[in-house]
Amino acid sequence: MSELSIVWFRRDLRVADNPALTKAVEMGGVLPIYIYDETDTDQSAKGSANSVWLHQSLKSLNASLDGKLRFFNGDPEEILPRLASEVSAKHVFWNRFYTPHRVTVDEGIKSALQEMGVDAKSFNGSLLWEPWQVTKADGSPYKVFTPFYRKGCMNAQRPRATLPAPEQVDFAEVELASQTLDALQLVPNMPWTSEVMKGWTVGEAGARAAWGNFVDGGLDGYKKGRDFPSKAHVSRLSPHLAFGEVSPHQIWAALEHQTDSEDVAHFKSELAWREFSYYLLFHFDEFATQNFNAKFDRFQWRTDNEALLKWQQGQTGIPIVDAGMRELWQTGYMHNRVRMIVASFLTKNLMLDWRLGADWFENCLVDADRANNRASWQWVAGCGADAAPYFRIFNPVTQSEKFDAAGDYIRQYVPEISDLPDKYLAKPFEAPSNILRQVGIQLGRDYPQPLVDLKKSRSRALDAFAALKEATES
DNA sequence: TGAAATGTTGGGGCG
DNA sequence: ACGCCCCAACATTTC
Repeated sequence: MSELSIVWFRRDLRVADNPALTKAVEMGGVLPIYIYDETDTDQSAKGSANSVWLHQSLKSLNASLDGKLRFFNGDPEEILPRLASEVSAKHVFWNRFYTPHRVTVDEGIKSALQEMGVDAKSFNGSLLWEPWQVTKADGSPYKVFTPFYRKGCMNAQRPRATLPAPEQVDFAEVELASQTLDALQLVPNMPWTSEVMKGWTVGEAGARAAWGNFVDGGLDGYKKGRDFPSKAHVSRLSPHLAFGEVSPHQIWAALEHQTDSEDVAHFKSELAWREFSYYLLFHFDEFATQNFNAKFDRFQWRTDNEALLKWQQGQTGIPIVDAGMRELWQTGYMHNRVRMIVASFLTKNLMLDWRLGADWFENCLVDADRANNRASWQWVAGCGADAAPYFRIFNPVTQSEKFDAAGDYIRQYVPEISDLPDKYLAKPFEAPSNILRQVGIQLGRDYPQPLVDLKKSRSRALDAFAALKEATES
């Protein structure tokens, strides 16, 4: 007689290369479930772009599971044991989620189930290397990316092989009260939610399509092309990866089938940065909310809600920054080069706390991923592991001239200044008045005056960070 | 996965 | 032919 297994889905919303699902299929009858816990912000912030994606991704997964996915709303710690007992499950399987809070809670759930005599097991569905398998010779965790990757990961056990989607799933027939997907209310009632999803195909098939696109058109030339926001040299896999519609193992395996090149190597190292982010969160409990470098605890971030709002709305008067922030709001995505520029602007030129930026990103990004987002913000702010030094301050104008020389990106998202000649597009505040008049643009009316003077705000930040350095060294 | 300031070099214009 | 200046181009250092 076949044994009933509950498969608890989280951020592994796929049927291929899903170790927990595969294991359950081997054991017999499968009851796939999803539990929405709105207090678990490690997974998704309520009402965010990210939760809109989650809704569609769950819909897609449910279709792959013949509509047999059951939905619940609440605390998994309470729901899982109750369910297991209600349906007399022999097994409960899930793929691990590596943020400290979840690791702790999930361990508790596992013990509780085992005490009930249920076989509870977790699997690795989302990291190429388990965080605890990669350590320095003395057993302590790496804090610098390059040795983490080159020595730690490369000398560790190779990433596991991928699993095919189960050919056939025998779904358990059980009487069980559950919710509908819509009842989870993942999609806030505002027009923005449908706008933001245009241009994306959510779900496992969408992930495959994005990968195919990238391999056909973007991977060749990735290393250099990835810096140019108007070029198609990025994969746009991030939301798919964030929700586990594709696993890093599947991508890694596909890359190994490509002819080795600097482009392939670089894309692999970007996947490794994702690993490093999860690794840091796993090993350093407070990484998501506290400065990794404790010296920064004494730093006096400015309080300026008006400036924060203008940054969020893409109304800073600095075109590349506004273009990025508007891309984020309109599409739920921002090109990586531009993420660094807007983050540098917020933390250095505006001197606002990196956590404010991280929060906004988590609200707006469809690909919001707790580990990647927090580690990257700390990196830019200078307080993170292997971080950019405090004096590394991006000049948004120089960055525009280097990476958006023709102005395509700025013109797409800041159309009100698109008539400006290339020379002044990235710095309308330096355009001579006759040129502004010619194109009919008045700063302060048609487009904002710059929120801060780039030169002055740069030196203000340098002074503040230098003072911090001095204060903590003595 | 910086930018700006400062230093160095070498070609060309010019007296 | 020579020294001088200018300045672009590149290299180094400093923040």
